[in-house]
Amino acid sequence: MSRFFVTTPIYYVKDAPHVGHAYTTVNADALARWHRLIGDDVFFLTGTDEHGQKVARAAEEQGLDPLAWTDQMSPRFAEAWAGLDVANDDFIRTTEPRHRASVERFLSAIYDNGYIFKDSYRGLYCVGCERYYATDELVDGNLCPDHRTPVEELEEENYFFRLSAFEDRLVEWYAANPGIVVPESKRNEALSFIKGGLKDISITRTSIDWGVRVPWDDEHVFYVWYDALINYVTAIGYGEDPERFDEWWPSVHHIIGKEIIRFHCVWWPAMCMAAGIEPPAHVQVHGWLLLGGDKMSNSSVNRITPASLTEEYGVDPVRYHLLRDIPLGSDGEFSAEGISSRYNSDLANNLGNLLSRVTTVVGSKCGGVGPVPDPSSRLADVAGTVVADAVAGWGASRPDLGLEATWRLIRETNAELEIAEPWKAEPGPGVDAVLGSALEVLRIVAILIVPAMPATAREMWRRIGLEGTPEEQRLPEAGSWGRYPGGLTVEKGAPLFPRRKD
RNA sequence: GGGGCAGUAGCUCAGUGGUCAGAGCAGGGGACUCAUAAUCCCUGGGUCGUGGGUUCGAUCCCCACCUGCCCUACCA
Repeated sequence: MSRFFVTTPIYYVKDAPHVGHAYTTVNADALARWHRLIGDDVFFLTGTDEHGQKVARAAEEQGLDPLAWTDQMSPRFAEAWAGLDVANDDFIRTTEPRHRASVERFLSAIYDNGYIFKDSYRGLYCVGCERYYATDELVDGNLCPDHRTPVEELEEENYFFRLSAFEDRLVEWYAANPGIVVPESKRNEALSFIKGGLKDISITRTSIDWGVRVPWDDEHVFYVWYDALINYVTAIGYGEDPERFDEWWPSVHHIIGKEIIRFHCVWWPAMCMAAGIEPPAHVQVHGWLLLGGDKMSNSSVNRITPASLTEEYGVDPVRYHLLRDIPLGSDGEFSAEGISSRYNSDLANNLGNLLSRVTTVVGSKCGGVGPVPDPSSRLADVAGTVVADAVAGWGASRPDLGLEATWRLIRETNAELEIAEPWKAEPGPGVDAVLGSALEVLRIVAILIVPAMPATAREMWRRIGLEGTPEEQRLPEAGSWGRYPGGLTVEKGAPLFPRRKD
């Protein structure tokens, strides 16, 4: 059995969960579900990033201490993911004792290995950005270009990470492992950044105290990014449970957005090397949701909440659109028109309608009892190809390709029914063969859509009379033709996806 | 200012150094009626962002430019 450890970035609690977060998380969830389906041992991690000055100040404004404030904010993410049927195995918060302990161990290891040193820096600091600016970067004399708020002059003695020492090692690592960062264009971006020269970076602050205190110098607190990245190893028992850690590390699959490539593809591998562990094996970079269409052109990603989408379209249709229409690795269009059109064509007309017509005709021609599939059906060959293509697509972390393949089988089955016209024929072996094969397609499709639309998959499974759940099936064996047993009671239910009028 | 990504049929996207550049959706025509006015069949001639160059020949190779976006920017 192989292992599949998949992570999302941990989301900053100060933000409200939005469709961009949902995109990353749903992809991670779908990949986790796919790997469970092929029998892998899966660990799916997400969580919240809760330190830093922005959080401390927000808490202060509410008259709360930071932890009390984040205790209120963090669950919004957990609730958002539950609302999208996301089944993460763990939800880590950087304020948890396990994580603080892990950060201390991890950074102490780097310190002990000689890659952290002390130096001082004086400059103009923006609290919102938690970074310093050069004077010519400022707007109107002393305003942060991002926040349009005044910067503050600060002088700090900070600890620095000797990132520059890892330039060669990182280049070698990239050369030796062509597949670590996907897609290739993003890998090249990371690599060229490294080759452009790496500078040592400040990793602590003295001006704030909401964070993990530096174990060897309690005047200092670790910079929020440095603390956050370590969550990935905390959750699998770094320094706490070596056996468990070795089982899951380094073969992790980090799923990240393209804006944080530098942190995950440069800093993080170097930090791992410095701490004496292997760098992460896979970083899957995704693009952005481009908001198009009339209804969304006036919105920004961070104003579209997952709850508003699922309320309007349903959980599975939202998942389907995110997975089907925005290929992992490139930017893609997200719009009301897009999701609506996808809903009607793929879900209502193709999938939902296929289930309806098959269950209806089984009711009228077979007395509501599903017959066995025809081993020599043309659909058997189609299904074989489709399962293979779906396995390849999902295996390449491309849900869109896996789903596209699956829908070829649905379309072919609708076409096959037109040819056979079982609703016209007299009940008998001929009709049974056609309908049994159609039911067999529905069984296979139910399995193939588990990662994208788990609830829909379960409902289809139930309606065609199968015991258990589609999640329990194991590909590729369960995808082979002829496993629908026949003799099962088939239920004609309400439309799975009623057509939308918009 | 530097680095990178993208610009292909109405829409969303595939794609290859060379016979007619593809799919899905939308649109048009036909068939059918089991089904959610669903399905099935036929129908796509689009300067492949602009201008050059390499080549016998480029949408795909190179250069410049335009447009959109991401990262980065006289040490955080």
